[in-house]
Amino acid sequence: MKYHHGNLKEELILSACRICESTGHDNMSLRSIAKEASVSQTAPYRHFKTKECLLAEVSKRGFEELTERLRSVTNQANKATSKEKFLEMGLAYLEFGLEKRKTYDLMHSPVIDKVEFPELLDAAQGAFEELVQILKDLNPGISKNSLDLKCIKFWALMHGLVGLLDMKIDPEIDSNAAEAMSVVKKDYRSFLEESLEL
Amino acid sequence: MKYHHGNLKEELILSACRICESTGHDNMSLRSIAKEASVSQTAPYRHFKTKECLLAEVSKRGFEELTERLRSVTNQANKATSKEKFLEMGLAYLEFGLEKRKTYDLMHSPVIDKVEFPELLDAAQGAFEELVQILKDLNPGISKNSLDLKCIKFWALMHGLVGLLDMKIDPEIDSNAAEAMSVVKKDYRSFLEESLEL
DNA sequence: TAATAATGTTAGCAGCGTAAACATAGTATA
DNA sequence: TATACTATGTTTACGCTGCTAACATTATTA
Repeated sequence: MKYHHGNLKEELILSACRICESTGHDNMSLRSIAKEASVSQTAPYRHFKTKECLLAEVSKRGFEELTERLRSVTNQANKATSKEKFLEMGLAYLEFGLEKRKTYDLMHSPVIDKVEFPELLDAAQGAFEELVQILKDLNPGISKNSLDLKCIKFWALMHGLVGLLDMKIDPEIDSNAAEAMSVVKKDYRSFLEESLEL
Repeated sequence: MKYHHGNLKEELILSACRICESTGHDNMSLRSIAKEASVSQTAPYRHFKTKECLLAEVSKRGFEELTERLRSVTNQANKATSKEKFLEMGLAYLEFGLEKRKTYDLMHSPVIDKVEFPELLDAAQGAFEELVQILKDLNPGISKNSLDLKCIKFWALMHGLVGLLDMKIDPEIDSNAAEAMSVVKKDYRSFLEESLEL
């Protein structure tokens, strides 16, 4: 075991990503991350000024993965119509949000002030840009203003849905809500189709 | 100063509500709450089993205030149409989310597992029920299923919007998004009208 | 080769949530 | 009314946390 790790920064980020997704960022300590990377408690401070900086990096990776997923929809074979791609994009967003729920929470948590991390903001906007492109294709000649509004509507709806779909509702307590959720979950394809006015 | 406070539980909740809204629940310590109530650090444990229990109470108060705001829309003079009330409800939701942003964050934070706090779940559903009523009036004879889906769509859109509207976007960095947001902010009445298909 | 910079460790601080032991006040019962 | 009991407060202390300072080791560069 050598004194200098060689690639500690990257390994710390990966450890943090793993721990974040398994325990949630609330229960994640810098010390536990260091331990997972088999390194002393304060070693991370050679690579990250504060814990928040490391969390920002984890958040950034999250947005990058989301962007990648959306981009792979964009780059589907041409047989798919723009409309179809738009719908698939909604599904991809939901899948990411539900599969990587704890990371998704971090990405939208107020503990990280995005203004302080321009690179994080860039990553978040990267995902947004994928959406803008599809919507542009779907609505040729649309005004920039209308386009922006359509994007916001989509984004807001998706973000809200992730939160609602993940709510663990006890059917004993609220059969109404539980029923509605299971309908959406089972067939969110048609739900999206209607809600996004496709 | 007497040894027994008399009304400490309520005062702790109110202190917690204040501190939460001013500093955010992440930076809120049980000790600071106790201090604000001029009481020893561990006094809260006579009234709340854990810190989470106190936070759950703060969250519950938040949902109760939201419900109240929505209900006051429901109870507006009859001259207002259901459609108008529905729109006003959307505005009321947004206003609450933006005015009490930090409390709103706590209400939707995963740090409190709602399943463990039935009363909190009740409070959250109370707000939901206000919405269901308005939508029922708006769409007489609608099937329960369709009604549920409409509710979810509204809720998701509103929740997503609060998050987006509160994002502090630097116009220097992303003029597109900043512009779109300012349009929505300035005139979210018409934005809602369109997005909710009124 | 020697100085310097980069990257690791150890020790220690203050703040946190929480449990245990103790103190005081209010309430119920004899 | 005296006494036991319960409710509600304080003090003390433990282990965990983020973080700083001082020191050790390795890599780089003049």
